[in-house]
Amino acid sequence: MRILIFDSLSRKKQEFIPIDANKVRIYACGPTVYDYAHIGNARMAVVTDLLVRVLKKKYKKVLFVSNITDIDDKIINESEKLKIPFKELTDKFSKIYNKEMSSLNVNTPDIQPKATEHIDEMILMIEKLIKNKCAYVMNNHVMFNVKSYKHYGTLSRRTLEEQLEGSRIEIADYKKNAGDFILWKPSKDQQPGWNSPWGRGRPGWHIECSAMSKKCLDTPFDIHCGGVDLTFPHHENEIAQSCSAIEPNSEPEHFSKYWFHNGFVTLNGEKMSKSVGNIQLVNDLLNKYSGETIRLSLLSAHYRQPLNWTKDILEQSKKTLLRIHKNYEKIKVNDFEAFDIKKNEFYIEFLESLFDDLNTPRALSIIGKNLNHVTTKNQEDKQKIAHATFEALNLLGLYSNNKRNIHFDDSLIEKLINERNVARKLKNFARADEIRQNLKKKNIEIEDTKEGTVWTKLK
RNA sequence: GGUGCGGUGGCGGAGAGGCUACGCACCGGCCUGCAAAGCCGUGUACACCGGUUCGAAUCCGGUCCGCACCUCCA
Repeated sequence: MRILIFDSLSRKKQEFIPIDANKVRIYACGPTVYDYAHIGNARMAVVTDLLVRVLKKKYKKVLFVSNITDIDDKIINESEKLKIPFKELTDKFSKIYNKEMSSLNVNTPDIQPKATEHIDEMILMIEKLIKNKCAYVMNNHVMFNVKSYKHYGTLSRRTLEEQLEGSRIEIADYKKNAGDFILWKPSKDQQPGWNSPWGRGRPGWHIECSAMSKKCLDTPFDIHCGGVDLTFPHHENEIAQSCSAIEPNSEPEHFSKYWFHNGFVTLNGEKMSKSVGNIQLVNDLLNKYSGETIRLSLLSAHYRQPLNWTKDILEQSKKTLLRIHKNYEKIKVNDFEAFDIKKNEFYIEFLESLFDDLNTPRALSIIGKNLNHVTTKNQEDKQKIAHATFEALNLLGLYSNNKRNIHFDDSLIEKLINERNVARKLKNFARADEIRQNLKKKNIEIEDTKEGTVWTKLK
Protein backbone atom coordinates (compact mmCIF):
# COMPACT_ATOMS: atom_id res chain seq x y z
CA MET A 1 0.00 0.00 0.00
CA ARG A 2 1.38 3.40 -0.99
CA ILE A 3 1.68 6.31 1.39
CA LEU A 4 0.89 9.68 -0.14
CA ILE A 5 1.81 12.96 1.48
CA PHE A 6 1.40 16.51 0.33
CA ASP A 7 4.82 18.03 -0.12
CA SER A 8 4.91 21.81 0.29
CA LEU A 9 8.12 22.11 -1.70
CA SER A 10 6.61 20.68 -4.89
CA ARG A 11 3.04 21.62 -3.90
CA LYS A 12 1.84 18.20 -4.88
CA LYS A 13 0.59 15.12 -3.23
CA GLN A 14 3.49 12.72 -3.69
CA GLU A 15 4.09 9.09 -3.08
CA PHE A 16 6.33 8.82 -0.04
CA ILE A 17 9.51 6.99 -0.96
CA PRO A 18 12.08 7.05 1.82
CA ILE A 19 15.73 7.74 1.14
CA ASP A 20 16.53 4.63 3.16
CA ALA A 21 13.61 2.25 3.66
CA ASN A 22 15.43 0.67 6.59
CA LYS A 23 15.40 3.94 8.47
CA VAL A 24 12.85 6.65 7.81
CA ARG A 25 13.95 9.98 9.30
CA ILE A 26 11.69 12.87 10.27
CA TYR A 27 12.28 16.22 11.89
CA ALA A 28 9.67 18.57 13.37
CA CYS A 29 10.24 22.06 14.70
CA GLY A 30 9.26 21.89 18.33
CA PRO A 31 8.13 24.47 20.85
CA THR A 32 9.90 27.43 22.40
CA VAL A 33 9.46 26.70 26.08
CA TYR A 34 8.62 29.83 28.04
CA ASP A 35 4.90 29.35 28.67
CA TYR A 36 2.15 26.74 28.68
CA ALA A 37 1.44 25.07 25.35
CA HIS A 38 -1.55 26.32 23.40
CA ILE A 39 -3.87 24.32 21.23
CA GLY A 40 -1.92 25.31 18.11
CA ASN A 41 1.23 23.76 19.51
CA ALA A 42 -0.84 20.71 20.27
CA ARG A 43 -2.15 20.44 16.72
CA MET A 44 1.35 20.30 15.33
CA ALA A 45 2.39 17.72 17.93
CA VAL A 46 -0.69 15.55 17.39
CA VAL A 47 -0.50 15.69 13.62
CA THR A 48 3.21 14.84 13.42
CA ASP A 49 2.70 12.14 16.03
CA LEU A 50 0.05 10.62 13.80
CA LEU A 51 2.30 10.91 10.75
CA VAL A 52 4.99 8.97 12.60
CA ARG A 53 2.47 6.36 13.78
CA VAL A 54 1.22 5.90 10.22
CA LEU A 55 4.73 5.60 8.80
CA LYS A 56 5.49 2.97 11.42
CA LYS A 57 2.67 0.85 10.00
CA LYS A 58 4.66 0.51 6.83
CA TYR A 59 8.28 0.94 7.85
CA LYS A 60 9.99 -0.98 10.62
CA LYS A 61 12.26 1.78 11.71
CA VAL A 62 11.20 5.40 11.90
CA LEU A 63 13.45 7.89 13.65
CA PHE A 64 11.57 10.96 14.79
CA VAL A 65 13.40 14.02 16.06
CA SER A 66 11.68 17.08 17.45
CA ASN A 67 13.58 19.81 19.21
CA ILE A 68 13.02 22.01 22.22
CA THR A 69 14.00 25.63 21.73
CA ASP A 70 15.38 26.59 25.11
CA ILE A 71 17.24 29.77 24.25
CA ASP A 72 15.56 32.67 22.52
CA ASP A 73 14.72 36.31 23.17
CA LYS A 74 11.22 35.51 24.36
CA ILE A 75 12.72 33.18 26.93
CA ILE A 76 15.21 35.82 28.04
CA ASN A 77 12.48 38.44 28.39
CA GLU A 78 10.23 36.14 30.35
CA SER A 79 12.97 35.00 32.72
CA GLU A 80 13.96 38.63 33.35
CA LYS A 81 10.36 39.46 34.05
CA LEU A 82 10.03 36.59 36.52
CA LYS A 83 13.52 37.21 37.90
CA ILE A 84 14.50 33.57 37.56
CA PRO A 85 17.38 31.99 35.62
CA PHE A 86 16.33 31.19 32.05
CA LYS A 87 17.26 27.57 32.60
CA GLU A 88 14.76 27.28 35.41
CA LEU A 89 12.05 28.62 33.14
CA THR A 90 12.85 26.35 30.22
CA ASP A 91 13.23 23.26 32.41
CA LYS A 92 9.85 23.90 33.91
CA PHE A 93 8.03 24.43 30.66
CA SER A 94 9.70 21.65 28.72
CA LYS A 95 8.54 19.25 31.41
CA ILE A 96 5.05 20.72 31.28
CA TYR A 97 5.02 20.50 27.50
CA ASN A 98 5.92 16.84 27.50
CA LYS A 99 3.42 16.06 30.18
CA GLU A 100 0.62 17.86 28.37
CA MET A 101 1.44 16.23 25.08
CA SER A 102 1.47 12.83 26.68
CA SER A 103 -2.03 13.58 28.02
CA LEU A 104 -2.97 13.94 24.36
CA ASN A 105 -1.42 10.52 23.69
CA VAL A 106 1.44 12.10 21.78
CA ASN A 107 4.45 9.79 21.93
CA THR A 108 7.69 11.43 22.97
CA PRO A 109 10.01 11.88 19.98
CA ASP A 110 12.84 9.38 19.72
CA ILE A 111 15.25 12.25 20.19
CA GLN A 112 14.30 15.61 21.66
CA PRO A 113 17.42 17.75 21.27
CA LYS A 114 17.79 21.04 23.10
CA ALA A 115 19.27 24.10 21.49
CA THR A 116 21.51 24.91 24.44
CA GLU A 117 23.08 21.47 24.23
CA HIS A 118 24.08 21.99 20.59
CA ILE A 119 25.87 25.31 20.67
CA ASP A 120 29.10 23.71 19.44
CA GLU A 121 27.38 22.20 16.42
CA MET A 122 25.84 25.55 15.60
CA ILE A 123 29.19 27.34 15.84
CA LEU A 124 30.76 24.77 13.53
CA MET A 125 27.99 25.24 11.00
CA ILE A 126 28.29 29.02 11.15
CA GLU A 127 32.04 28.76 10.59
CA LYS A 128 31.38 26.58 7.57
CA LEU A 129 28.93 29.16 6.22
CA ILE A 130 31.46 31.94 6.64
CA LYS A 131 34.07 29.82 4.92
CA ASN A 132 31.62 29.16 2.07
CA LYS A 133 31.12 32.94 1.79
CA CYS A 134 27.42 32.66 2.57
CA ALA A 135 27.68 34.47 5.89
CA TYR A 136 29.48 37.57 7.10
CA VAL A 137 30.37 39.23 10.38
CA MET A 138 29.13 42.75 11.00
CA ASN A 139 28.90 44.72 14.26
CA ASN A 140 29.47 41.59 16.36
CA HIS A 141 26.66 39.78 14.56
CA VAL A 142 27.07 36.90 12.17
CA MET A 143 24.57 37.22 9.37
CA PHE A 144 23.48 34.90 6.59
CA ASN A 145 23.60 36.57 3.22
CA VAL A 146 20.38 35.57 1.48
CA LYS A 147 21.71 36.74 -1.86
CA SER A 148 24.40 34.08 -1.66
CA TYR A 149 21.84 31.32 -2.04
CA LYS A 150 20.24 31.18 -5.45
CA HIS A 151 17.38 28.90 -4.39
CA TYR A 152 16.28 31.28 -1.67
CA GLY A 153 12.48 31.57 -1.81
CA THR A 154 11.83 28.16 -3.38
CA LEU A 155 9.73 26.87 -0.50
CA SER A 156 7.68 29.98 0.15
CA ARG A 157 7.45 30.86 -3.56
CA ARG A 158 8.57 34.39 -3.30
CA THR A 159 11.49 36.17 -4.77
CA LEU A 160 13.76 38.32 -2.70
CA GLU A 161 12.34 41.41 -4.37
CA GLU A 162 8.76 40.41 -3.60
CA GLN A 163 9.26 39.90 0.06
CA LEU A 164 11.11 43.17 0.47
CA GLU A 165 8.28 45.10 -1.15
CA GLY A 166 5.87 44.35 1.65
CA SER A 167 8.50 44.37 4.31
CA ARG A 168 7.74 46.48 7.32
CA ILE A 169 11.15 46.28 8.86
CA GLU A 170 13.93 48.75 8.49
CA ILE A 171 17.28 47.41 7.48
CA ALA A 172 19.31 47.10 10.66
CA ASP A 173 22.85 48.43 10.58
CA TYR A 174 24.30 44.96 10.87
CA LYS A 175 22.58 43.75 7.71
CA LYS A 176 23.75 43.96 4.12
CA ASN A 177 20.36 42.98 2.73
CA ALA A 178 16.97 43.37 4.35
CA GLY A 179 16.37 39.62 4.11
CA ASP A 180 19.61 38.66 5.84
CA PHE A 181 19.08 36.90 9.10
CA ILE A 182 21.00 36.35 12.28
CA LEU A 183 23.16 33.31 12.82
CA TRP A 184 24.86 34.59 15.95
CA LYS A 185 24.27 37.69 18.04
CA PRO A 186 26.08 39.27 20.97
CA SER A 187 24.73 38.89 24.51
CA LYS A 188 24.88 41.57 27.16
CA ASP A 189 26.70 40.62 30.35
CA GLN A 190 23.57 39.71 32.28
CA GLN A 191 22.09 37.80 29.35
CA PRO A 192 22.73 34.11 28.72
CA GLY A 193 25.63 33.63 26.37
CA TRP A 194 28.30 31.25 25.12
CA ASN A 195 31.83 31.89 23.98
CA SER A 196 32.34 31.85 20.26
CA PRO A 197 34.87 33.03 17.66
CA TRP A 198 32.70 36.18 17.44
CA GLY A 199 32.60 36.89 21.14
CA ARG A 200 30.20 35.97 23.87
CA GLY A 201 26.72 35.60 22.42
CA ARG A 202 23.88 33.33 21.47
CA PRO A 203 22.53 31.72 18.33
CA GLY A 204 19.82 33.12 16.09
CA TRP A 205 16.58 31.24 15.91
CA HIS A 206 16.96 29.31 12.66
CA ILE A 207 20.42 27.82 13.04
CA GLU A 208 19.47 25.44 15.82
CA CYS A 209 17.14 23.37 13.64
CA SER A 210 19.76 23.13 10.91
CA ALA A 211 22.46 22.06 13.36
CA MET A 212 20.32 19.62 15.32
CA SER A 213 18.66 17.94 12.36
CA LYS A 214 22.08 17.41 10.82
CA LYS A 215 23.45 16.00 14.05
CA CYS A 216 20.52 13.73 14.90
CA LEU A 217 19.38 12.60 11.46
CA ASP A 218 22.09 13.57 8.99
CA THR A 219 21.16 15.18 5.69
CA PRO A 220 19.30 14.67 3.51
CA PHE A 221 16.53 13.23 5.64
CA ASP A 222 12.99 12.33 4.60
CA ILE A 223 10.42 14.71 6.03
CA HIS A 224 10.59 18.08 7.70
CA CYS A 225 7.44 19.11 9.59
CA GLY A 226 6.07 22.27 11.15
CA GLY A 227 3.20 24.74 11.18
CA VAL A 228 2.43 26.62 7.95
CA ASP A 229 3.48 29.89 9.48
CA LEU A 230 7.01 28.56 9.76
CA THR A 231 7.28 28.24 5.98
CA PHE A 232 8.60 31.76 5.89
CA PRO A 233 11.02 32.77 7.16
CA HIS A 234 12.01 29.89 9.40
CA HIS A 235 11.95 26.97 6.99
CA GLU A 236 13.19 29.03 4.10
CA ASN A 237 16.16 30.09 6.21
CA GLU A 238 16.79 26.58 7.40
CA ILE A 239 17.02 25.42 3.80
CA ALA A 240 19.38 28.25 2.92
CA GLN A 241 21.68 27.52 5.84
CA SER A 242 21.65 23.77 5.72
CA CYS A 243 22.15 23.61 1.98
CA SER A 244 24.82 26.31 1.91
CA ALA A 245 26.70 24.50 4.63
CA ILE A 246 26.77 21.37 2.48
CA GLU A 247 27.95 23.27 -0.58
CA PRO A 248 27.04 26.76 -1.85
CA ASN A 249 23.79 26.72 -3.83
CA SER A 250 23.06 23.05 -3.25
CA GLU A 251 19.45 22.09 -3.99
CA PRO A 252 16.79 22.30 -1.24
CA GLU A 253 16.27 18.54 -1.56
CA HIS A 254 19.75 18.02 -0.16
CA PHE A 255 18.35 19.07 3.19
CA SER A 256 14.93 17.41 3.38
CA LYS A 257 13.15 15.39 0.70
CA TYR A 258 9.58 16.28 1.70
CA TRP A 259 8.07 19.24 3.56
CA PHE A 260 5.01 18.68 5.65
CA HIS A 261 3.04 21.65 6.98
CA ASN A 262 -0.02 21.64 9.20
CA GLY A 263 -2.70 24.31 9.09
CA PHE A 264 -3.64 26.74 11.79
CA VAL A 265 -6.00 26.56 14.68
CA THR A 266 -8.16 29.65 14.63
CA LEU A 267 -10.52 31.10 17.16
CA ASN A 268 -13.61 32.77 15.73
CA GLY A 269 -11.92 32.48 12.39
CA GLU A 270 -8.84 34.35 13.51
CA LYS A 271 -5.41 33.25 14.47
CA MET A 272 -4.70 33.02 18.15
CA SER A 273 -2.49 35.75 19.45
CA LYS A 274 -1.47 37.03 22.80
CA SER A 275 -2.31 40.60 21.96
CA VAL A 276 -5.88 39.67 21.06
CA GLY A 277 -5.95 37.47 24.14
CA ASN A 278 -7.61 34.53 22.42
CA ILE A 279 -5.07 31.90 23.37
CA GLN A 280 -6.44 28.49 24.26
CA LEU A 281 -4.07 26.66 26.58
CA VAL A 282 -3.93 22.89 26.55
CA ASN A 283 -3.61 23.04 30.30
CA ASP A 284 -6.98 24.77 30.68
CA LEU A 285 -8.68 22.49 28.19
CA LEU A 286 -7.43 19.41 30.03
CA ASN A 287 -9.30 20.54 33.10
CA LYS A 288 -12.57 20.20 31.25
CA TYR A 289 -11.98 17.58 28.59
CA SER A 290 -10.11 14.34 28.31
CA GLY A 291 -6.92 14.18 26.28
CA GLU A 292 -8.67 11.94 23.77
CA THR A 293 -11.50 14.42 23.30
CA ILE A 294 -8.99 17.18 22.58
CA ARG A 295 -7.01 14.89 20.32
CA LEU A 296 -10.11 13.88 18.37
CA SER A 297 -11.09 17.53 17.99
CA LEU A 298 -7.68 18.23 16.52
CA LEU A 299 -8.00 15.32 14.12
CA SER A 300 -11.57 16.06 13.07
CA ALA A 301 -10.43 18.32 10.25
CA HIS A 302 -7.82 17.43 7.68
CA TYR A 303 -4.41 18.53 8.94
CA ARG A 304 -3.83 21.06 6.17
CA GLN A 305 -7.19 22.76 6.60
CA PRO A 306 -7.62 25.59 9.05
CA LEU A 307 -9.32 24.37 12.20
CA ASN A 308 -11.69 26.74 13.89
CA TRP A 309 -11.59 25.95 17.58
CA THR A 310 -14.94 26.17 19.32
CA LYS A 311 -16.65 24.65 22.28
CA ASP A 312 -18.95 22.82 19.87
CA ILE A 313 -16.08 20.97 18.32
CA LEU A 314 -15.09 19.66 21.76
CA GLU A 315 -18.64 18.74 22.71
CA GLN A 316 -19.14 16.96 19.43
CA SER A 317 -15.86 15.08 19.79
CA LYS A 318 -16.80 14.09 23.28
CA LYS A 319 -20.06 12.64 22.02
CA THR A 320 -18.42 10.92 19.11
CA LEU A 321 -15.82 9.31 21.33
CA LEU A 322 -18.43 8.14 23.76
CA ARG A 323 -20.50 6.67 20.99
CA ILE A 324 -17.54 4.89 19.43
CA HIS A 325 -16.43 3.44 22.76
CA LYS A 326 -19.92 2.38 23.74
CA ASN A 327 -20.60 0.70 20.43
CA TYR A 328 -17.22 -0.92 20.44
CA GLU A 329 -17.72 -2.35 23.88
CA LYS A 330 -21.11 -3.69 23.03
CA ILE A 331 -19.55 -6.13 20.64
CA LYS A 332 -18.59 -9.26 22.47
CA VAL A 333 -15.02 -9.85 21.45
CA ASN A 334 -13.67 -13.35 21.19
CA ASP A 335 -10.02 -13.39 20.38
CA PHE A 336 -8.26 -10.94 18.11
CA GLU A 337 -5.41 -13.38 17.67
CA ALA A 338 -7.65 -15.57 15.58
CA PHE A 339 -7.95 -12.85 12.96
CA ASP A 340 -5.36 -11.41 10.64
CA ILE A 341 -5.65 -7.63 10.77
CA LYS A 342 -3.85 -7.37 7.44
CA LYS A 343 -6.76 -9.16 5.78
CA ASN A 344 -9.47 -7.24 7.59
CA GLU A 345 -11.29 -5.26 4.90
CA PHE A 346 -12.72 -2.81 7.44
CA TYR A 347 -9.26 -2.03 8.72
CA ILE A 348 -7.71 -1.87 5.26
CA GLU A 349 -10.20 0.77 4.17
CA PHE A 350 -9.41 2.75 7.30
CA LEU A 351 -5.67 2.49 6.81
CA GLU A 352 -5.94 3.47 3.16
CA SER A 353 -7.54 6.75 4.09
CA LEU A 354 -4.71 7.55 6.49
CA PHE A 355 -2.13 6.52 3.92
CA ASP A 356 -3.76 9.06 1.61
CA ASP A 357 -2.18 12.19 3.05
CA LEU A 358 -3.48 11.53 6.54
CA ASN A 359 -7.15 11.88 5.71
CA THR A 360 -8.38 11.67 9.30
CA PRO A 361 -11.96 12.85 8.65
CA ARG A 362 -12.39 10.00 6.23
CA ALA A 363 -10.69 7.54 8.54
CA LEU A 364 -13.03 8.58 11.33
CA SER A 365 -16.05 8.31 9.07
CA ILE A 366 -15.04 4.73 8.26
CA ILE A 367 -14.90 3.84 11.94
CA GLY A 368 -18.33 5.39 12.36
CA LYS A 369 -19.72 3.69 9.30
CA ASN A 370 -18.52 0.27 10.41
CA LEU A 371 -19.88 0.69 13.88
CA ASN A 372 -23.19 1.84 12.48
CA HIS A 373 -25.76 -0.93 12.49
CA VAL A 374 -23.12 -3.20 13.95
CA THR A 375 -25.71 -4.97 16.09
CA THR A 376 -27.51 -6.15 12.99
CA LYS A 377 -24.42 -7.61 11.38
CA ASN A 378 -23.35 -11.25 11.38
CA GLN A 379 -20.99 -12.61 14.00
CA GLU A 380 -17.93 -12.73 11.79
CA ASP A 381 -18.32 -9.14 10.64
CA LYS A 382 -18.92 -8.04 14.20
CA GLN A 383 -15.63 -9.60 15.24
CA LYS A 384 -13.81 -8.07 12.34
CA ILE A 385 -15.27 -4.66 13.02
CA ALA A 386 -14.36 -4.89 16.68
CA HIS A 387 -10.83 -5.86 15.75
CA ALA A 388 -10.57 -3.12 13.12
CA THR A 389 -11.96 -0.53 15.51
CA PHE A 390 -9.53 -1.55 18.22
CA GLU A 391 -6.56 -1.23 15.86
CA ALA A 392 -7.88 1.97 14.34
CA LEU A 393 -8.38 3.68 17.68
CA ASN A 394 -4.95 2.61 18.78
CA LEU A 395 -3.35 3.99 15.67
CA LEU A 396 -5.19 7.29 16.00
CA GLY A 397 -4.22 7.46 19.66
CA LEU A 398 -7.85 7.52 20.73
CA TYR A 399 -8.03 4.30 22.61
CA SER A 400 -8.08 4.43 26.32
CA ASN A 401 -8.67 1.47 28.56
CA ASN A 402 -8.74 3.50 31.72
CA LYS A 403 -12.11 4.89 30.80
CA ARG A 404 -13.38 3.99 34.22
CA ASN A 405 -11.90 6.65 36.36
CA ILE A 406 -9.97 5.46 39.38
CA HIS A 407 -11.20 8.36 41.49
CA PHE A 408 -14.59 6.74 41.61
CA ASP A 409 -15.49 3.80 43.70
CA ASP A 410 -16.80 1.13 41.38
CA SER A 411 -18.42 -0.84 44.16
CA LEU A 412 -20.46 2.15 45.28
CA ILE A 413 -21.72 2.65 41.75
CA GLU A 414 -22.61 -1.02 41.46
CA LYS A 415 -24.42 -0.82 44.76
CA LEU A 416 -26.53 2.14 43.62
CA ILE A 417 -27.30 0.46 40.33
CA ASN A 418 -28.46 -2.67 42.17
CA GLU A 419 -30.60 -0.60 44.46
CA ARG A 420 -32.14 1.12 41.47
CA ASN A 421 -32.89 -2.16 39.75
CA VAL A 422 -34.62 -3.42 42.88
CA ALA A 423 -36.69 -0.23 42.92
CA ARG A 424 -37.54 -0.73 39.24
CA LYS A 425 -38.75 -4.26 39.92
CA LEU A 426 -40.98 -2.94 42.67
CA LYS A 427 -42.14 -0.27 40.22
CA ASN A 428 -40.80 2.45 42.46
CA PHE A 429 -39.77 4.54 39.49
CA ALA A 430 -39.45 7.74 41.47
CA ARG A 431 -36.66 6.18 43.51
CA ALA A 432 -35.11 4.67 40.39
CA ASP A 433 -34.99 8.02 38.63
CA GLU A 434 -33.61 9.67 41.72
CA ILE A 435 -30.70 7.26 41.78
CA ARG A 436 -30.06 7.86 38.11
CA GLN A 437 -30.02 11.59 38.77
CA ASN A 438 -27.56 11.16 41.61
CA LEU A 439 -25.23 9.16 39.41
CA LYS A 440 -25.56 11.72 36.67
CA LYS A 441 -24.32 14.33 39.10
CA LYS A 442 -21.22 12.21 39.58
CA ASN A 443 -20.81 12.15 35.79
CA ILE A 444 -21.93 8.55 35.60
CA GLU A 445 -24.40 7.77 32.86
CA ILE A 446 -26.34 4.55 32.99
CA GLU A 447 -28.18 2.59 30.36
CA ASP A 448 -30.59 -0.28 30.77
CA THR A 449 -29.82 -2.90 28.17
CA LYS A 450 -30.90 -6.48 27.61
CA GLU A 451 -27.68 -7.61 29.22
CA GLY A 452 -28.38 -5.49 32.28
CA THR A 453 -27.52 -1.98 33.38
CA VAL A 454 -24.23 -0.59 32.12
CA TRP A 455 -22.59 2.60 33.22
CA THR A 456 -20.17 5.00 31.58
CA LYS A 457 -18.00 7.70 33.03
CA LEU A 458 -18.49 10.94 31.18
CA LYS A 459 -15.61 13.31 30.76
C1' G B 1 1.02 45.50 -3.08
C1' G B 2 3.19 40.34 -3.39
C1' U B 3 2.61 34.93 -2.09
C1' G B 4 -0.43 30.93 -0.67
C1' C B 5 -5.00 28.45 1.13
C1' G B 6 -10.12 28.23 1.14
C1' G B 7 -15.79 29.19 0.38
C1' U B 8 -20.00 22.02 0.37
C1' G B 9 -26.80 20.93 3.45
C1' G B 10 -28.96 23.88 10.36
C1' C B 11 -23.64 22.87 12.12
C1' G B 12 -18.84 20.17 11.66
C1' G B 13 -16.43 17.93 7.56
C1' A B 14 -14.55 14.43 3.37
C1' G B 15 -14.84 13.87 -1.84
C1' A B 16 -12.92 15.93 -6.69
C1' G B 17 -16.26 14.87 -14.03
C1' G B 18 -21.74 10.30 -13.78
C1' C B 19 -22.29 5.71 -8.02
C1' U B 20 -24.34 12.54 -4.68
C1' A B 21 -19.35 10.10 2.41
C1' C B 22 -19.51 10.42 7.60
C1' G B 23 -20.76 12.67 12.35
C1' C B 24 -23.85 16.07 15.23
C1' A B 25 -28.63 18.44 15.23
C1' C B 26 -33.89 18.14 13.27
C1' C B 27 -38.40 15.23 11.98
C1' G B 28 -41.51 10.47 11.81
C1' G B 29 -41.67 5.33 13.51
C1' C B 30 -40.09 0.73 16.43
C1' C B 31 -38.21 -0.42 21.24
C1' U B 32 -38.45 1.37 26.58
C1' G B 33 -41.82 2.17 33.23
C1' C B 34 -39.18 6.56 31.74
C1' A B 35 -34.40 7.73 29.89
C1' A B 36 -30.34 6.61 27.02
C1' A B 37 -28.61 3.67 23.36
C1' G B 38 -29.93 0.89 19.22
C1' C B 39 -32.87 -0.01 14.91
C1' C B 40 -36.08 1.56 10.48
C1' G B 41 -37.13 5.80 7.61
C1' U B 42 -37.26 11.23 5.79
C1' G B 43 -35.50 16.04 4.43
C1' U B 44 -32.20 20.03 3.48
C1' A B 45 -25.59 20.98 -0.30
C1' C B 46 -21.68 22.18 -3.20
C1' A B 47 -20.24 31.33 -3.08
C1' C B 48 -21.62 33.87 -7.89
C1' C B 49 -21.39 34.43 -13.45
C1' G B 50 -19.92 32.36 -17.94
C1' G B 51 -17.48 28.25 -20.76
C1' U B 52 -15.91 22.93 -21.96
C1' U B 53 -18.74 18.20 -21.83
C1' C B 54 -23.89 13.60 -23.39
C1' G B 55 -23.09 14.92 -18.09
C1' A B 56 -19.60 19.73 -13.55
C1' A B 57 -19.79 20.55 -6.55
C1' U B 58 -15.51 18.37 -9.24
C1' C B 59 -12.18 20.93 -15.36
C1' C B 60 -11.29 26.19 -17.64
C1' G B 61 -11.99 31.71 -17.38
C1' G B 62 -13.82 35.76 -14.60
C1' U B 63 -16.22 38.02 -10.12
C1' C B 64 -17.17 38.39 -4.96
C1' C B 65 -16.01 37.01 0.05
C1' G B 66 -12.86 34.92 4.10
C1' C B 67 -8.13 33.50 6.22
C1' A B 68 -2.88 33.14 6.57
C1' C B 69 2.28 34.58 5.35
C1' C B 70 5.61 38.79 3.77
C1' U B 71 7.45 41.08 11.68
C1' C B 72 7.96 36.75 16.83
C1' C B 73 4.64 32.73 15.85
C1' A B 74 2.71 25.75 15.64
